[in-house]
Amino acid sequence: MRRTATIKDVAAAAGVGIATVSRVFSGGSVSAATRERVLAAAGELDYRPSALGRGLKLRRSGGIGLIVPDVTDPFRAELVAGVLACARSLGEHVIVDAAHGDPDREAEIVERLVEQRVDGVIAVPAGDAADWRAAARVCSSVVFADRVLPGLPDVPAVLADDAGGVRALTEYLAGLGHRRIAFLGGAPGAPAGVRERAFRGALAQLGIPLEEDLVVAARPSRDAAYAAAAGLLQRRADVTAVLAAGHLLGEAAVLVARELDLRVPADVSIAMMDDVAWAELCDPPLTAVARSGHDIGYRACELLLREPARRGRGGPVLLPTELVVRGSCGPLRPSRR
Amino acid sequence: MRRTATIKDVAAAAGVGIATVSRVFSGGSVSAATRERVLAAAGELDYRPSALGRGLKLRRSGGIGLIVPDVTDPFRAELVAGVLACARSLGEHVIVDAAHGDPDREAEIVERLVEQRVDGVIAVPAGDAADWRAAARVCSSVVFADRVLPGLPDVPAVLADDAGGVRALTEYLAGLGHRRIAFLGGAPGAPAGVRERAFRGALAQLGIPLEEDLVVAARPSRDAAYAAAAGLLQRRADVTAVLAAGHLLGEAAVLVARELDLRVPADVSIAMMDDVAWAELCDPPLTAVARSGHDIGYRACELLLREPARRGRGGPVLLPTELVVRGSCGPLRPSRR
DNA sequence: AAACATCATGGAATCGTTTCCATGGGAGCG
DNA sequence: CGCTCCCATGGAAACGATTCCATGATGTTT
Repeated sequence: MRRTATIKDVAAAAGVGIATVSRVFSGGSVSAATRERVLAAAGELDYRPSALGRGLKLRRSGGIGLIVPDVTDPFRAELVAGVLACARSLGEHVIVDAAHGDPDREAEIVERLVEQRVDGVIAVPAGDAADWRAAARVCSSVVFADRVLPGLPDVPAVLADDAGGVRALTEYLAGLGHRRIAFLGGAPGAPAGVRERAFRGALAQLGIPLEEDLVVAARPSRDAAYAAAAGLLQRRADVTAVLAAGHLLGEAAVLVARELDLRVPADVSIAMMDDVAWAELCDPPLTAVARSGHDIGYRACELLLREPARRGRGGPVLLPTELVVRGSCGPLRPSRR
Repeated sequence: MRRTATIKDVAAAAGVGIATVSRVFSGGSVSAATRERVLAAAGELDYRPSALGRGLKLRRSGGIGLIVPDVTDPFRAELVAGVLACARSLGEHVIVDAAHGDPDREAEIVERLVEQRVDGVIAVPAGDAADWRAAARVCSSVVFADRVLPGLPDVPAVLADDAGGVRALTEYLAGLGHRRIAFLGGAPGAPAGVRERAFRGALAQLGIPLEEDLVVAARPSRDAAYAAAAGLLQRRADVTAVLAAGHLLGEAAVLVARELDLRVPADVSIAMMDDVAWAELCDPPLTAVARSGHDIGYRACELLLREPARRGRGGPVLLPTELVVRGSCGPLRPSRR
């Protein structure tokens, strides 16, 4: 088989100039008869315009980059799906890569995306603010999703209202009578700090004294989460409710409770951030705060491609969260463990 | 800020020809001193070679396309992760898109990837064999993953040994004494037929008569799965074990059993294909057949980029599955529902 | 010392598009 | 009938890289 046909081949086959063929495919004004002939020739030759040639000339590739920590995380997968949906509707393709929480790898991915001359980058940033500062300088445009970096206030971002979600959850647990509520949270220094701060704030507002050793941190891995949960529930048998700051932590709490033969919610109430699919399958089903990964991704992509002007104005876009009450939280019981 | 620097700018800044700069960046032979000067100039100008220019000249983009039905499906997400891991190690980027089971959308995505001049395509094909036949003709190279299309035997593919998994599961259930085993399967005509055939084959080999109305089909959606499971368990109260052909169907079986107040495994044993994360969180944890989405993706990518010669030789690559026994299946009890 | 092999280097063509500009023809208008 | 205006069309110059080929300068061998 011959090499793939080019615009020149089509022009020759249709007996027209290449400029005319180009016009046919990129929407210039061409007489109906000519257009017909060109399309026929193109069909005959199986011609597809080369995005490389076009991209070179136009100095943009018509694609965007998407960097997430991990595509297998259900919430991040939803976010990816949201970006894909929006990008597709705007005719752009998406180059996806996973940084696995490693700032170096993240920087390398950005480097690659810049070489690809993507029209923009959406990222759930992992690490280094300095790297991103450099990236933002060289890269056309960046939008953060689901997470921001402390040092970079002016990068546009789309976030869920995590603080609101944590607050709602805390108030809900307090409303059930719980006082010794544990917070199973993200890594100490990390941006997850938003949730922890919200928890502390909510308790303060409710007039519930905070016991420091009921706030435990874990790196975002199954093992670390399990260890943190196990440590907490063994150390403090008097805890009556656990608020997990993410679905990995919620999972850990459920498993540890089961391991320790604690009944949920009779012995301990469990609730978590992130309403992932298994929350409903759990026994009992888990109360959780839902935030739409799909919406975050979609909105971030819109912000990037559709509203370049509005980007970054007025701080990050905040998307609502919703408390989904299921069976894993119960009222405080007088007689306990 | 000026427009992004090109190779010409760097050449001028370093006082060398553009050919030399090109050699520095794509590994030609350059004297140490000159290389130094060029790199310095490049650093000064924040120069990144343009993949568009290079791609145009080299007639390949250095990227591959990946088409899956849905990135939010945990198994498919793993597959995506596998492809990303392999592609990264080979220095290629990955354009991901989701076809949502729609052959038209799939064809459109392929079209786009061809325009992007990707070096190859990995697909979990949804539909139309004819479309893929056309695609395979025009597209450099295609590898199917996790699924094949009946009409296209010579497209290279990487699959899990689903048949083996189903067989193992069937034998396991039969070994526990079950005779009225239901098969909750994929759409009637669809490629999921592999699993159903394996189920029928295993029963036959075990000498267990098959009752046709214990084999039910459902489209791959939560609602359809739930409806199918509910229909089955209500219609046939004498079923003692359910083999779900996928995690959505397993999920449905669990929910329906709970809804009908059936104890698992005392009243009914449940097992499924796909060892997704929640299988372990379920109460009781679900027995399942594990297959590694990551491996399938990784292997497919290797096949595509690394072993163009071996592609398609000797039929599809089959990856092993593993029966993970948990608590959701028990021995047949004499007195039942 | 002369001839030759080796090597770093630059020039120029090329990859497949888009788009500016010039050209020519037809239609509309005075 | 002649002028203008418009529209379809083709030529040619970018866009940013790679790479063949020629050239001049080294270093090596007899």
